[in-house]
Amino acid sequence: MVVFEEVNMYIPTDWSVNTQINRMDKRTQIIEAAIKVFAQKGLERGKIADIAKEAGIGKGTVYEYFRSKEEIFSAIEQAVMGEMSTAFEELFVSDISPTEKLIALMEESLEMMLQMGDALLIVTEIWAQAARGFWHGHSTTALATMYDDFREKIVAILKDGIVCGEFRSMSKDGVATLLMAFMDGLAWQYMLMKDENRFEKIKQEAIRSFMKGIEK
Amino acid sequence: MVVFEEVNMYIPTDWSVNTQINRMDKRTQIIEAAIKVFAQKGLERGKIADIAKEAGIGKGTVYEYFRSKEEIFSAIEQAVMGEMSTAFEELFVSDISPTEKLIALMEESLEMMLQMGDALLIVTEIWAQAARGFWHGHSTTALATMYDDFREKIVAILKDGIVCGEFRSMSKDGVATLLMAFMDGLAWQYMLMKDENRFEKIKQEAIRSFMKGIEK
Amino acid sequence: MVVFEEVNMYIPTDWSVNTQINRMDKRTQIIEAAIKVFAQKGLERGKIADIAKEAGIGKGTVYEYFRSKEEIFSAIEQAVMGEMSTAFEELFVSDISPTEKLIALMEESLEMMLQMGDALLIVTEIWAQAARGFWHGHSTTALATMYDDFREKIVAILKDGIVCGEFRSMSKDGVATLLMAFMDGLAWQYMLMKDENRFEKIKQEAIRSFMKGIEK
Amino acid sequence: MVVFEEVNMYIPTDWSVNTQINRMDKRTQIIEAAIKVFAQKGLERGKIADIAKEAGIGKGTVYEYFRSKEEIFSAIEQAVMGEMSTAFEELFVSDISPTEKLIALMEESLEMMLQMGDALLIVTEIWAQAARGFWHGHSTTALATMYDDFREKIVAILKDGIVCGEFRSMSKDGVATLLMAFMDGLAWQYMLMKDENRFEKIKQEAIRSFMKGIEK
DNA sequence: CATGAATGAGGATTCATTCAT
DNA sequence: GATGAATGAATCCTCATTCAT
Repeated sequence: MVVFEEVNMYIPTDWSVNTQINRMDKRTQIIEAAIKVFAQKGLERGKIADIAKEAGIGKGTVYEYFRSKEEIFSAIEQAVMGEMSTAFEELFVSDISPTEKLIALMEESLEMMLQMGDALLIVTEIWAQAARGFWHGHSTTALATMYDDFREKIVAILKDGIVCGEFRSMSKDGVATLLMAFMDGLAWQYMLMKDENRFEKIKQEAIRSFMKGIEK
Repeated sequence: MVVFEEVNMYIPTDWSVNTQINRMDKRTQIIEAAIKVFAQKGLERGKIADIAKEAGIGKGTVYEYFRSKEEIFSAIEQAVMGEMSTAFEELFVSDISPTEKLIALMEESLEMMLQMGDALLIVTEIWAQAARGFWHGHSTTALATMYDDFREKIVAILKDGIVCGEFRSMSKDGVATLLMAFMDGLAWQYMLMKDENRFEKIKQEAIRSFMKGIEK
Repeated sequence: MVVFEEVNMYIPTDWSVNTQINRMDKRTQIIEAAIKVFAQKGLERGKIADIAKEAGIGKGTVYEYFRSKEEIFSAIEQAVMGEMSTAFEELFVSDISPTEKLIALMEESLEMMLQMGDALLIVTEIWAQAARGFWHGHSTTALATMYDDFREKIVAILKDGIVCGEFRSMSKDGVATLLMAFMDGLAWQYMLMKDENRFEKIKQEAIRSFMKGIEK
Repeated sequence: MVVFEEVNMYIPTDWSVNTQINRMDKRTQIIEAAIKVFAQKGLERGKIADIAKEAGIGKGTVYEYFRSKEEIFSAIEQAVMGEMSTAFEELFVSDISPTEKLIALMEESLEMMLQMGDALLIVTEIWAQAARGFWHGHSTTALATMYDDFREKIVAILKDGIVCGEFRSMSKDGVATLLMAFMDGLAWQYMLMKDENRFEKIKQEAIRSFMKGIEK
């Protein structure tokens, strides 16, 4: 019987690892609950109590895993940034032409943002705080750094593209920024439109226009 | 007749006009203070007391002009949207070529956003609330409506451009959305870089790329 | 023409009297407005602004006639007590039999209370404050004094009645208190019933029972 | 079987029962503190902070047990009405003569009111609000209903008394109302005199007079 | 570790009162 | 005298955080 087997499943004696895993599991659980709550109510109006309830745990337990509400914000930011970074990591190193790379990059980004859905609103809010210099120094840097990293990688692709004659000569910094702006902006447009079919079309046209704008 | 003239020269103590002006003055004064405070601290952390102090008035006075904090949010939203609308109104009807119109539109938008500076952060936050459906129905509509209006006007310009052979054939809805996404996105990029010189270059490149992307 | 005559009406040169009269008129006007407002909203929830609007004057003007809100309470109390006192004054000295006097007293009291309607609720509230010793010393005394005066007069009537053989021997203080209790209590019953016809019948039976209770 | 017994002796950590009891305990504790405070300062001037201090708990804790100040009012009203209802319940069904029943009723009521002391002032105030239609519908009904129930029961006693020849023929509704008026009114008189000895005498005379008023 | 009852700092809002016009 | 805009003390209520169990 499956139940029996489950009960008798091997339990590793190295509790420290297990515990660590459980800790991370619950952290993730809480972060996911937090994202859900914050997306619905906003950063300030989303209560710790809501998060606890959403995660199916006690209010106090949240504080076993996070020192404060701000730390949850921070964790969400990290999580989102981490997810984004790793998602593109392989793309940047893949062995395809600059044009294909850029298109893949845009499609993937937009796909990701589309899947993030409401959560995007939190990111926006957290970043607004960051931009406001709320978390003086620390987080602002994190965000800016990620953006800079990202931009550098795009610049590299653009450079390759120019070298191999796929792209016209251009201000690489400008176009890289433009690309990022274009993705952020489209995400916003989607937020205010919520029409996946229409957005799909727009996305295609947008990518086409952008690529035409930099082609040789 | 002197007497008659005198009578007609007499300005009645009809303070209503003056008062109305004063009322609007103070409303504006408060809104400006609110924008300053909210931009600095965020929508939720910006206290009414802060606004009052910033405006150099008493806490209670704020409530003489606004029923609640939310009404202040609303007023800011209205003010910003109004400003934007009127700013572009004349542009849309001006008698220049589609290409010039689009370039002017982008330059003006970005210029305006640049000038809005911190206030942009509030708008973002207010709109995030709207997008979140916080102000169920009301504000969401206002924002969506403005965006739709805007998009329609851009679509019209694109149409003209295609007709007179300046632009390539395209999905006008898609490109219009792209344009707006560019502008929103660039505003964000600016928020996170705060480097006017660099932004100026980026702006130029962005406009060039965009126009190239839709040229025939 | 009437209008003309009005305009040319004689205006007494003794302004002090006129002014005094006007002052008292406006005081009365404000008190009446206050009674209306307080009856509707309660003592604490009835705002000075409401009173001013009800009286058709400016908020500040109220303070030309009353030093504070509490003074308005006080004035209302005085007014009601005064009205009651004078109403009974003549009754107590009229030349009718003790039995008739008592009946007249009860009927008149109840009639008066019935006519006071909602205003009775204010009196209740003001007296509750008094009973609570809110206006330390001052008003509590006024109320207690009036009650004592009233009781004394009833005791006198009862005494007369016993002497001339109309009433049985009794604890006059007890019965006097009972009489007053009975009137207060009936007023409350009316408040909770608001049915004048039914109340009329109840009143008759109540008076009959009471009189039977003290007859020889 | 010992083991079996042991197993059955085990008391599960089902705190729900205990907790429920504790919750009600603290609710009661808060209500009692509230009565004390409100009696002293009045419904509006009695602050939540006062209640918390009086109950020896934190301000926020009050809100763990009551959603708002109004809910506390409501709870007090319910508590008082409940206490009254149950107190008389047995009396109405006891197996004594109508005359004795009525006397017992009056004595018990007055005794109860005397013991309620200051709390009576709150009840008055809450009922004044109810009478004023402040709590539109809901509470007004509760009070009126209780009064009607009460009156009906008195009417039944009077009916019995008439049938068995103890009471004279009368308007039962009128006399029942009179009885209740007596009790309310006497309570008020007590509030304003605070002299237990004197009140005791008055009470006796009041009951005597009332009974004489309805005897055959 | 988990929990949720308890807490009080903090902030929106109200309204009696003042005072310049 | 009359007015109502301005004021800030006062108060209800929320919610992040703590801590005893």
